[in-house]
Parts: sequence; structure tokens; C-alpha cells
Amino acid sequence: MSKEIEVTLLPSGQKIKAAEGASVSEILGKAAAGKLLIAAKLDGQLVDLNQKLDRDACLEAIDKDCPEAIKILRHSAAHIMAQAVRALFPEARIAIGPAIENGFYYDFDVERPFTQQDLEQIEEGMRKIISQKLAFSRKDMPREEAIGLFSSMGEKYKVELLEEFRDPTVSIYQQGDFIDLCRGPHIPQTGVLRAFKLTGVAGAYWRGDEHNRMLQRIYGTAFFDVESLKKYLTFLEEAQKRDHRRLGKELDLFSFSDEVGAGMVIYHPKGALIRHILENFEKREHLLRGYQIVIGPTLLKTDLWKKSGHFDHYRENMYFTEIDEQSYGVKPMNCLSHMLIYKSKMRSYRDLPLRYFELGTVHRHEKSGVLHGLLRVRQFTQDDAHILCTPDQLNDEIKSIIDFVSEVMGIFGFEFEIEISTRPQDSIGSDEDWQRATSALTHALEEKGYDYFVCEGEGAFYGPKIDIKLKDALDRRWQCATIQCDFTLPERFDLNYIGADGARHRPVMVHRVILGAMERFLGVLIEHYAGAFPVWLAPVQAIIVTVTDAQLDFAGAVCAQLRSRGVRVEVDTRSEKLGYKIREAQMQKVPYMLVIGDKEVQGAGVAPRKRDGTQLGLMTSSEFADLVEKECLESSKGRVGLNIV
RNA sequence: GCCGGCGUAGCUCAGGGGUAGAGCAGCUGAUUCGUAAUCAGCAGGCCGCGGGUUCAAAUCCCAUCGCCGGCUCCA
Repeated sequence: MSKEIEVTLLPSGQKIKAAEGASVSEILGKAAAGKLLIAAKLDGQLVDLNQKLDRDACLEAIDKDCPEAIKILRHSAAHIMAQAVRALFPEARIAIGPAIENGFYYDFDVERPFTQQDLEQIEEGMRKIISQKLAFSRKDMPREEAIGLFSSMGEKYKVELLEEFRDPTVSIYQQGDFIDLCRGPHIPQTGVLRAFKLTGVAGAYWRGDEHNRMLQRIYGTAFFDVESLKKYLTFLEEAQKRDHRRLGKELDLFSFSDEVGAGMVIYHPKGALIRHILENFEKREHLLRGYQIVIGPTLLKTDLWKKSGHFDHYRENMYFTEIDEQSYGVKPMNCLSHMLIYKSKMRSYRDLPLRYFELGTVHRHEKSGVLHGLLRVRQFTQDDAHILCTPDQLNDEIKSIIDFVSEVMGIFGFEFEIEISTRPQDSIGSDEDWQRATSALTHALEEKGYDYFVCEGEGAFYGPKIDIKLKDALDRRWQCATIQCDFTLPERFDLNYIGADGARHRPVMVHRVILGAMERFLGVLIEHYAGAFPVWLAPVQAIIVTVTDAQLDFAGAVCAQLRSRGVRVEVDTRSEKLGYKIREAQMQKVPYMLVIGDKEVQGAGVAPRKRDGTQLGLMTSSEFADLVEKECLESSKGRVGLNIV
């Protein structure tokens, strides 16, 4: 006669009796009425449906609509893929295969890289496995036994992982003839996987270390139903349409040239104009907040880079040249001249904080493989500032930078994630300084009530930092704003100020950018707006389209009037039909099209048509200029009207 | 930098050892038209750059530059 246990069902709180040794699915089966169960939470821990219960516990069903379910499905899909790969490539060694943000991957050590045809075959193999409805079964075993098991299979990567595990017991999962080291849980059987697609293959270093062997990684995604998969694939297509590299070409904003070199942006008139607007906007915002605009040189003697520590810690990313037998370094950061400005005279505590702002163009030798449109380039301009303050002022300074970032991002409508990065291996300064700087950053964020992630060991070589990440159209995150504490440069340059006590003190330094790099920000901005810039940023705010050539003279006069008001307007003078010219303006995402036919000439006005197709009816050009100005101010939250350029 | 893929007209792409192709854009002409593509004609190319194999290379091989997807690294 078996004992009874009491199970509390969550979230209802209902208590039911069950036989000791009953499985999760047996217990939940009755309560789950028709829902597709994926797994369960046993006292808060995710477990498989066939897990047996031997004590009183709380149990919560995980059906396919729970947020955890999709991760479990994708993780199981990775196992199924690995099984298919092993069937096709018996010599393949398996590494790791987790669920990731939009899917899953699995890394394999294989003789030759996978091809597109291989992927199709693997998909076919997966479909076969799915149709067999193989159960995922879990087995716990002592770590030593697992090492023996995987050694006998030749799975050296699994053995390497196991050898570093501390737990005496590990779990393995098996479906069909495929065995994998895994914490689980998994879907009950392979047939649960209904919709999946292998999306790509790429090289990836074992354990993410470039000194290790490069494995072959297959990416895929999976969903509970085919419609969701289709929706996701459509999303990817849509995202590709707003890729800034594509829009940059279509909207004639910028280009790259292999004759010029990789990672060097060539701004075309419209792209340059947007950047110009952004930069003017930035200068005003900085002056408003007590920053002083400064300008430093591009080439600085290598000796100075040695003094700052850049030569020892950042040389790999720098370009050097020689002038009159003197070695110079092209600046990868703007801080040095700002330090020299500070040092140019005696400073009092009454002068602090000093905030030096520079739209500084820097060059960094990024590895060729990381270059990516505007988002990762070798020459870029930062909206950079260095704040020198007393240690007491540090917290307030950081808080006001965070406010600055949040106000600016609000204007563009960006949401962001915040990360704090702590001391890396290759770094300078004392532990005590790092500790002080790191806690200054965390305190400021906590006082402002922001959530943040901590990235251990990801800081700059000279100090810890707060990074603000924006997402691109393809869901990749890009660092834009960053706030970096630096206790070491003031030391190396022997910066000081005279305190109220008459003695010399060391100021604290903060490096910070708001938009980050103008290039990257513009790239993310293009994708954010899908190329349809708000009027205050649009390089062409209105385009005049005439019904026939007969109205061209009047169109020219209107254009001149609007330009004198600061409206960025052009005339399409081609002898094309109205519809043709409208279509073109539409595809160029111009905010306003000003239609001029005989009626408008008669009425001495224009008929604006908005980008979304709405027509505003006849108005004078002056009324239209007022309208554009009002919209600029509204969309820029009062910052920018018509007179930005 | 590493693994894989790819460079053909301004753009998007076809052609895969035997005379270089299409659509769009451009130019010229006709059309003068009311809110997302008027018609016709013309022009446009060291097939990324450099080597090699071959009677013959856009096509095959090597090297190089650049681009794309990842990895590593970063604003």
C-alpha cells in the first residue's frame, strides 16, 4: 500500500492528494484539462513532466503559453538537431546547445564546415526524429560515471565540462539513441516540436575563447505552431527592410568604398545634413547643462600616449605615424587634450566641476571582421565629454549625466538597457580606486531607480563604466551612451586643484558620451524610424511636386519663400505625372509633399500631402512653414525648430 | 583576427570555359497629366584588383581588397 502525499497546485493553491511516486503529468493531467503541458515547476524548480514525486510539494504546470515554455522547446529543439547531426555525421563531437533569445544553437566539432545543403538534410533528419515521437528521458548519475560514459562515446567537450563541475551528481537526457549532458527540463517527447527552422551556420570558438578550436555552430529557431514561426520569419524580413545599410543606400545618406577602405563612412549630402542637425542639437544641449566646448588635435605624440597608459593597454587599436622623426599616435579617444586643458592653469575647488565637451573624431583599428555598416566603423565622432570634479561632486555628476541620457533618449523615443561593467584583467589603478568608482556608479543608478545588469570584468582598462544599450532592427544591442569613471588618468597626469583647506587635491574624472558615436547613433536612428525621420531630423522636409510643367515657375517661387523661412524643401522638376513624383517622394520618406496645380497657383498656395497619405488642403506657403516649425518643435520636445542649420 | 558565404551596368540580380544579359534608375524625344510607376528610343561594363591554368577565363586555381552571417573584441 503506497503512501499518499499532498500536492499544492499553483497558482490556485488547491491541495490534492496523490500516490507517492506519481509523476508530474499524472498529477497535473486531470487539472490541466486539454492544455498542452510542457513541463512543471516543482517548488519553484523547473522539472520534466515524468518527474516522480515522493514528498509533499507545490506544483505549477508549465503549458505552452508560459514564458518558460518556449525556452524549453527551443532547448529540446537543439537536442533534436544534435541527434540529427550525429546521425548524418557520426564523427561530429557535440559541444553545447542552449536556447537563446530568438531560438537556439548547437556547436559541433566536425571535419568540414556545414553547407546549406547539409542544413536541409539536417532539417529532414529532425523531421524524422519528430515524427518518431521519441520520449526525452532523464537520468541522474554520479559525475564520475558520466565522465566514463561520455569518454566512452569520445565526447571530449562533454568530458571537459564535467571535469569542471562541482556537483557530485549530474543529469543526462536521452531521446532515441542520442544522449546528452543536460540540466533539463525538456519537452516530454520529440513530437511536441511542430515548427522549426535552421537559420544559419557560423564558426564559433569553443567556450567563446579565440585561443580555442573553432567549432561549427548551427543556429535555428522553434515555435509551438507554424503560424508563430511564419510570423517570426516575416518579422525578420521586415527588419531587413529597415536595415540601415540598405536604407542608407536607398535614401542616399552615406556610402562606403573599397577604394577608401573598410570602416570609413562617406556622408552624402542628406546623411551629412542629419548629422549636422544632430550635432547642433547636441552642442546646445551641452551648453545648456554647463559644458564647455573644446577642440583637440587628432595627432598627439606617442610619448603622451605612453604617459596616459594607452600605449601599453590600447596600442593594438591605435594607428601611428611619424612626423620629422617623431612618433605620433592618431587619437582613439579624446581625453588627453582635455586633460591638458585642465592642466593649463592652476585650478581651485571653486572652478569644479569642469565639463569639457568635444565632438571629437577618433580612429580605432577595429578587427576587420567586426565592421558593420555605421554601427561599427574605424573612424567615428563621439559626443564626448570629460568631467573633472571633486570626489564629493562625483555622485551628483553621474546622476545628472543619467538624467541627460534619459532626456535625450526620450526625445528620440528610445528604450534602453543599462549595464555596469567592472574591472577587467588588463587594467590600471588600485583595487581601492576601482571599488570607489564602481560603487559611485551603482549608487547613482540605484538612487535614480534604474534596473541594471552587472558585467563582471567588462570595464575599460582605466575604470568601471555604465553602458546604455539600444536595440537595432534585428534585435542586436548596441552600446551608445556610456559613463566611465576614471581615477587613474588624473593620477598619471598629476591633475590637482586647491581645496578650501589650501592644500592640493586630486580631481576625479568621468568620461561620458550621450549619443555615443554619431555614426552608430545615426545607424540605430535610421532603423528606429525605418528611414522615416521626424520632421525636425528629416534632411528634406518637403518636396514640391507640380501637376504639370506649367506650374514650375510658381513652384520655384514657393520653394524660395519656404527656404527663406528655413524649411528644407526641394522641387521635383521632372516632366512626369503627379503620381510618379508622389511615389518617388513617398519612397524617399519625405514628410511632406506639396502639390501645386492650377488650383494652387490660382489660390496662391500649396496643397500639402503628408507621408501617411493625409491631405491638408490649400494653405499659403507661410502657413505651411508655420506648420512645419510647430511640428519640428513638437517632435523634438521643444528643442529644435526651423533654424537649426 | 577566426570560420563560412559572396563581389557582373548607378541599384537589384541572371549567366558557371567559346561575341556580356534583364528590370529599375539615367539620357533624348513624345505626352502636360490632380495624390504610390505614361510611352518610345538611346546610352551604359577591364564581370572588385593582381597573378596562374587553358587555343580560349566573368566562369577553373592562387593571392589580395571589400561586403554579408556569426565568433572574439567594442562606441
